[in-house]
Amino acid sequence: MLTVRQKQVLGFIRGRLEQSGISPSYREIMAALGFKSLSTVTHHVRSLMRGGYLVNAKGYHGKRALQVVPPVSETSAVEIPLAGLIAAGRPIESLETSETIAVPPTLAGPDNYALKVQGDSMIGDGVLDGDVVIVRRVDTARHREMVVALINGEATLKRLARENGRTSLRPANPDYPIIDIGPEDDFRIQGVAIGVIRRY
Amino acid sequence: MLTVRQKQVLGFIRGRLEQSGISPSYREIMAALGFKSLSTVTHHVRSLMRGGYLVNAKGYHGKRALQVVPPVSETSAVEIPLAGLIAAGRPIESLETSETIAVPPTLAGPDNYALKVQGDSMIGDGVLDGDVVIVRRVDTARHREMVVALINGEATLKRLARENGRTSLRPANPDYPIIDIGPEDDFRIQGVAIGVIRRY
DNA sequence: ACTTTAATGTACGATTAATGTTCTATTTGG
DNA sequence: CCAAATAGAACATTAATCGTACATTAAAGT
Repeated sequence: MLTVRQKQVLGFIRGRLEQSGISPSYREIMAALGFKSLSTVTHHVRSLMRGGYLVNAKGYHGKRALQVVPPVSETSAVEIPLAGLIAAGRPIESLETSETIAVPPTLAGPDNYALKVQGDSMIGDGVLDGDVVIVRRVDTARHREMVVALINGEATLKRLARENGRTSLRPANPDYPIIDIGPEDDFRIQGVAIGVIRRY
Repeated sequence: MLTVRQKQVLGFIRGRLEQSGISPSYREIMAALGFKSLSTVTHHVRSLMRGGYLVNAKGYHGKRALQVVPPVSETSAVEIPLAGLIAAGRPIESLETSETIAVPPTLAGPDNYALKVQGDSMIGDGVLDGDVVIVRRVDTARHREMVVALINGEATLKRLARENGRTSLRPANPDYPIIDIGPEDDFRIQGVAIGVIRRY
């Protein structure tokens, strides 16, 4: 990817931009990094531009107009991965790896991901077929929270119930059965639902 | 994109406005930044005006009337107004005027706004009390679309039904009545629901 | 209401300074 | 050796500057 020198140049430019908001001139870069020729700077800046790390906001001959292109991962902090489909009775079907979905900042977070719901097992709680649930990746949950759980290899979206020392998963649809968790079951919580987004 | 000098000039003007409320004269700017000619100030101010950062509140030849234009919606266009609360049987309760809510880009649009739902008249369609519905402001809708409608001054969120030449509003909750629209009713569609966002 | 005066913004042209670009040649490190 | 890195000088373009004369507005007198 980047050579050592390129990293230094990019780092210096980024620092200046963050500190003063003003892009350094080529001659300033030259002095800061101890070069003795402008073409050295030109060479590195051009390489960085070709690699997509820098752009000149004013185009050709634009002065003090270098802008650092934010890494793709930071492009928008309101994007979270769309991990796949979830439906009662099947493991989560993962989609193309790098798919993401934009969400309001209130639903964004480093440990959050989204799942598209198939089926109507939670229709009583207002989660319809085709809805997208926003899930925070945690491994514990409290009574009555809506969770994404993996039980004996099958993933489901249900409400967690803890009563009388017993744990069960309850759908919000009388057509589906309540799942009681026993000690012999392989049971893991993969996250809790923190939101729903629906498009008509 | 601003040049270094432009930033300085704009900064000085902004500072003076915030501090004393009255715009500095060109000669004051000249003195403050160490220029020896008015044309230098003229040049920079004109550039800033062309760039949309400054305006002269009194138009041409207006004196001490420079105004800094607030940065153009840096809060990105994914914010839409949160117009208020909607509940069956009451006009929309408007909130503080300038409140907004962030939504995914797919739900954003120049004619879109958000309403917070009170009540459970649409619970059968997965719209729960406290949900936020995203509405596109239009004045017509098709059969079975979920609409925000104003009937005789009362706002409701219902499904629109057009059958046999009759129009009615149908809740998704058997506890609520179907509203038939007659020719004597003052009926207006204020928008169609295009999405729902829920936070747990 | 009118004139006068001071303060202020505008116009045009020319010049200087700052900065990015190009070219060729040379050096350096694995 | 080869690719990356560097150097040096000349060149091109944009940003910034200056000086002066003129036009307009706001305030002060009368």
